[in-house]
Amino acid sequence: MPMKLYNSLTKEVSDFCPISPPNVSLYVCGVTVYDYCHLGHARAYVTFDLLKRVLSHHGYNVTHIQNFTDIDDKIIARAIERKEPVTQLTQEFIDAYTEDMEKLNIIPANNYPLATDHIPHMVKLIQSLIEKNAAYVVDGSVFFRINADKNYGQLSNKSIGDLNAGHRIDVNHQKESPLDFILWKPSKDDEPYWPSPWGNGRPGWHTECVAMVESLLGPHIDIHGGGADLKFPHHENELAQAKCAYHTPFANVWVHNGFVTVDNLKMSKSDGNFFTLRDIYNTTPADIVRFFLMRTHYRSPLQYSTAALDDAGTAYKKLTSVFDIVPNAPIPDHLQVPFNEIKTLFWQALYNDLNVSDAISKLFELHGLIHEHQCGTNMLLELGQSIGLFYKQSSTIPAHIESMAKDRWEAKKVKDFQTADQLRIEIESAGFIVEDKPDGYRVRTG
RNA sequence: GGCGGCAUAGCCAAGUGGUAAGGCAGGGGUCUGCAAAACCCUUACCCCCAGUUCGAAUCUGGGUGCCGCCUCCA
Repeated sequence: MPMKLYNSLTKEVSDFCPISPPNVSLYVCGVTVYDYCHLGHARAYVTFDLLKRVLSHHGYNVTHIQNFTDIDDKIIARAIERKEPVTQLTQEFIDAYTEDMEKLNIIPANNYPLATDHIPHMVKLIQSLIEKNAAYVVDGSVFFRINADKNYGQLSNKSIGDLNAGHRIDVNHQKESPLDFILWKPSKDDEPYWPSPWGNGRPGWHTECVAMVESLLGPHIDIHGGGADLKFPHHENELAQAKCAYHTPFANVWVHNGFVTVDNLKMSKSDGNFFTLRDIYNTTPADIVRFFLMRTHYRSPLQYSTAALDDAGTAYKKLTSVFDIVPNAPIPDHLQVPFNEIKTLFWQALYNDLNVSDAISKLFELHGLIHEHQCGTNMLLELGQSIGLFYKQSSTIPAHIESMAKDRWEAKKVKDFQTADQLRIEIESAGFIVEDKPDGYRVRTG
């Protein structure tokens, strides 16, 4: 069964055919490192992690590159505000990103290139665009001439006329067209800069991904991804540059994930309605956060609220509780058919444009079968882990709590219920829950 | 103003032509010293109005409502 993916460029779901199977090149736009990641970032990277896992299961050999934008206006502003060097700031947030995403069980990319490590590539790209008459120089700035790409707007489905009719386009008299975008920006005093044929300056944002894709994966890749907010202008501008510079389609498939919303509005830094992963991790285990982010189809909006997160947590715990309750027995021959059918449907759902909601419903059906027949927990574990779930190490229970739980069990055994209840209350007031099982007990975090 | 998307039970959410997956909450049971957890059972005229079709949540047209992009943004 072929893998099907929605392609933002063609606006339809189609069979995924790699350029040179079984290899798949995947480039995902990373974060600008000047602050902590919020849930919206997490959703994007969980989505592409899922895509990568499903492609791998399908038999593809995925090479995944994801950049860090480590130079731009906001970074410079934040570094000045914090009175620290730009590189110190960016390293801090690269480390924070790595830590935050690791907790979500995201498989690291093959390479995380830094924009600042690829300035010569970008300069070369810009030179090439100038030579091809797709860019022009004005007083140390270089602009991309969008008219050089006669299909400009094809990705975001915008026509140049419509864009010109908008009210929100920045007026800059240096530009031939208000839609032209900056490739090289001259540096002001005190700003970091790199030398170039047009003077000291720094690259424009839309250029780095093109240069890094070309240098690390080649000028024509299988999949280019990112959040839906990157479609325009970022990805549109990348596409235009790549087409003009390399005369290739650049990326065969463009994959964009939907937003996380709060009170029905997009979560974003500028609106201030964001929740950082770090804050959420304080109240919710990371594996539940991952489950919450994966439950909804990647292209639909995902409404965040503490209630929604709790809902996901309850559902997830129901799924994982089976590992504590049902013995790990192999599936007998006469039950292979129903179990395998669920497994097949699970993968079919994922191959169908990552229909993870459908796939997870199969996990719950499997859960039901496991309880009914008291076997097959390994299949649930295998399927869940293949999409990055069920990875949490057993939660750490402090030794004194463990000891109290053990004492309670001893008290229970001699029917000293008063002591047992007293210990349970103490354990609960410490934020843990002790639960009896047919053959013993377990302690978990509250 | 331009372009695009979405509308399925109290809530979340699949399904894209053959009469509605799954989860949460609610109700009812089972188990249990207590408590918790868990398990089983149970809950839908698919926003409205036309149309196409033997048949539509699913296709077409028209409404209504919500959201997104057009500016940095995952």
